[in-house]
Amino acid sequence: MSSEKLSVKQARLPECIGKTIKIEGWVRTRRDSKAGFSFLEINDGSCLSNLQIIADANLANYESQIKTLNTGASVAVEGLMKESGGKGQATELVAKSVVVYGEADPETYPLQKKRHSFEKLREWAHLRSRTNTFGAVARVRNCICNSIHQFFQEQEFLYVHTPIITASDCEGAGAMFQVTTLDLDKIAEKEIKYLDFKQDFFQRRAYLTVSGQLEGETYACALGKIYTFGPTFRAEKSNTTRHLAEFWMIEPEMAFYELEDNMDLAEAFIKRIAKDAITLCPEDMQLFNEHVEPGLIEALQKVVDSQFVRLPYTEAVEILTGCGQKFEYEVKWGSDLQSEHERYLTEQHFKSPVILYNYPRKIKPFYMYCNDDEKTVRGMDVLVPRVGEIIGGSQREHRLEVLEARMAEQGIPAEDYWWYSDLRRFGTVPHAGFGLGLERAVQFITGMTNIRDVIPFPRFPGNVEF
RNA sequence: GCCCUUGUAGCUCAGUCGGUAGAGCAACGGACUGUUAAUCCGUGUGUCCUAGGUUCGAGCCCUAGCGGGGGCGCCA
Repeated sequence: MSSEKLSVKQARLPECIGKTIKIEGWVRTRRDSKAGFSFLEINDGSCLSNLQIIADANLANYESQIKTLNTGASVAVEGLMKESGGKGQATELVAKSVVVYGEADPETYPLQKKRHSFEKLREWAHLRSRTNTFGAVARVRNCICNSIHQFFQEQEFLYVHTPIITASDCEGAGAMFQVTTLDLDKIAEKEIKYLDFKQDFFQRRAYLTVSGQLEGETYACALGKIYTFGPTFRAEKSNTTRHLAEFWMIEPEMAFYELEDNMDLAEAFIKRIAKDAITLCPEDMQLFNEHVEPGLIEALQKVVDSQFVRLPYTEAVEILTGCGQKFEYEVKWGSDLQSEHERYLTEQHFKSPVILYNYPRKIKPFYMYCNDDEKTVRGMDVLVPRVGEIIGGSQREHRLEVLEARMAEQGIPAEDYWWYSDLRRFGTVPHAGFGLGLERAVQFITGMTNIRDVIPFPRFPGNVEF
């Protein structure tokens, strides 16, 4: 009598044969047979594949509605699941009723039954989730997020929510968006030259966070192992395939961890994400493997099975200066490596993920632990082929006097970080952590080349539509 | 911010030497078919990004602007 409501994913399984079911979704394509019925392919996002519907001409609304269903129309179909009479699918649904929720006029509906370029689909960000590739990206992104939580939860990390609005304005992570409730129109009208932030909401300047690390450290230095997972904002006018103004970042922070432990964790973490995507999203990953990045799955499997190369910065410089490769930028000890250098190391020299560590202290932020050589700090970057830097982290400086000296060295006002220094003042412990850009991880796993295509609604300079 | 590249039909693109715009796909109509990016036949489609300029004449050449894409820097 009453039919069981199933997803397309469930209905495609042979064990559904014989059941009376209901599915709801969107028409991907319709093929008419003059023998007196139509094939409808329905997708509901539960998986990449569609469910084939047999809609017989004797259905009440066959001529009036079903025969004019087009790509994008929404329907509910009830009927009997049968073994498919055709090739390409195990099951099909023989409709007893087809209810049309909404039509999609083919003259005005932008999506067609054909391939669209990613560039074009960015103009229709509200509809691109209805395409095969963006559906697959969404499912794999979800899988990655789930893996991240599982990975940390299994190891007794606490999920901590660090603030999105912050007052720290020089964490060394770049330009920030200012948060204010001041009436900018009124200020412009009055031509006020100097703003009194005492009048602002927080009675001082406030910003959107560029990192939850400093706050994360306070919880790690009480609860042991924690991680954050939230939105992050950078106001740099970056115009590349791997930068966003708003992105999601995962930042684990661990008390009693040193650099080596940090590297071990980062390596296991990347491997876990890759392994889960391959095993839990085989159909979606196959799409990327065939249509987006040939050889992707094999390459990821190699990453899972490999041991990451761990290379001190100084040795990296030696390799780069001695390799005979011509670079646009000169490599010399003491300056930051350019992305062309990083890519050479991970893509050509080692052909494997590489963890670079022990960077010159002059080019790294004040909070990184200073080595005894007085020249380097215990920072690390994980580089992967195609994407470049996917993780940046360090062992933190936990010696108060060294930290204060570093702040002074870099011209950072220690008084603004009084609470951060307190962690070193009271019961200080060695600790370490890193940040992983979620979207870069999604790029790495899916092979999608533009970061704007792995987040539902990308924010970048000049773009906040949708 | 810098550099390169691109803008022509709903989509992807062609357009020669500067001479007044075309193909495939989609859509629509028909035929055919347990089909599956179905197939076959037929039909329609334009602010050639915008504004100037050169020219008898500009999709094409020049200038400026706007939009898209890519590279670099900043980083995750």
